[in-house]
Amino acid sequence: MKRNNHTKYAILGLLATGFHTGYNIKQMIDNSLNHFWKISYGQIYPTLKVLVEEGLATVEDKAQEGKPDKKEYYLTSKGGEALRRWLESPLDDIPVSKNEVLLKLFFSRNQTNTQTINQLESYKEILEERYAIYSGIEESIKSHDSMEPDAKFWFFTLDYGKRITSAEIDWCQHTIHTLIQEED
Amino acid sequence: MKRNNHTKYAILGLLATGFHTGYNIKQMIDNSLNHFWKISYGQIYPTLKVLVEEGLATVEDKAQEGKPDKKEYYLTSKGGEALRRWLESPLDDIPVSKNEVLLKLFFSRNQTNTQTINQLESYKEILEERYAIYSGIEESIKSHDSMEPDAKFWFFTLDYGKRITSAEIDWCQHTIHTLIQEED
DNA sequence: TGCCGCATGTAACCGGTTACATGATTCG
DNA sequence: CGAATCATGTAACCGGTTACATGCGGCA
Repeated sequence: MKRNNHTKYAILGLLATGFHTGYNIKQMIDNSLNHFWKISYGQIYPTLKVLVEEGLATVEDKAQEGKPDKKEYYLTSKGGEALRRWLESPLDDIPVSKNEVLLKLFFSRNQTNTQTINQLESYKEILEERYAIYSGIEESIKSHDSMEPDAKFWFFTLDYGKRITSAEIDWCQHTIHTLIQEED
Repeated sequence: MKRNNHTKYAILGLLATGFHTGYNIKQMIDNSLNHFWKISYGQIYPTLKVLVEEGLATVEDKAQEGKPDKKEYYLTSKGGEALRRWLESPLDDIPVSKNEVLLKLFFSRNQTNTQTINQLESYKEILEERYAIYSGIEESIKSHDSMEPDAKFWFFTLDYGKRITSAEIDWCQHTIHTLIQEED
């Protein structure tokens, strides 16, 4: 087991939460972990295979009527332990999140203020859309999954997304304002 | 040229800012772009080579006294144009920044509240250190590079770092508080 | 003598995405 | 009939890191 293999634990966690097929796991990540994690089939299926090989999960073939067959994966007790050990383990060094907007801004002496302002405006739009999406997910969990014992933690992560996005929007606004004032 | 090759433009931008060797570029990134970009020698040297091959930069061998020889790279006008074209170009889809803390929090039903609180406390410490570092860099630019025409933009990126980090700290505090209240 | 700073470079590896292949069923 | 949803899987590729190699000069 490598230090960095968070993706493996994301899958372990989703198995524990009650998602048992590769397809389901992918859906859940796209819908609910989308703001801080993503994953492709190219990793899910091979990882599930490895999980079984390592004894952290089991597979069952399930035939379905009206739908293609599927494979259901279930955590073993060893898998549950592995998940809990990872949860307890101290945080890795947090990787730098590369930010294209900041990179461009850093070099913006090489373009006009108007161009820089336009970039920031379009970034602000993206952020506002994102904020609306988080609010939407929040509402949908409130109305559909409020009984879900995990829901509490899902809200914490959404709150994070909303707070950070909102701080980014404020920064955009402030920076645009500063640049406009200079143009006079 | 690929769509995603921001790293190439980071180097182009630093050549324009006045850093002319691979070693210098690495230093600058480690000191000043560290909060939103990083890069290893394993990419810098090969990329500089490619830049020359594409006619975006030129090389000169420079012998030095008391120091090893070095290679100085300079932007060509074609390189300057490429940089400006990239600056103007619309933002790519912003990649999801994977967040180990949120991933663990998302699955925290599988551990005790106390353990979750501890994780958040240690994350908060990391964030507070980070905030102090940003403030430090800001002060050092104020006292050493305030005449630098790029400085204005450097401050914008640092302001971003401080605002987002501060929002993260607030979120930590709030989430910890919520979890503590539940324990009663 | 050994370490640090300066300076350049590469091969192996790794995590992850993309593009593709396959195929069933349902619905308009 | 075609599109969408369900469902599984892989090979090629790509951006990036890590570990290593090399070597000079100054300093403790």
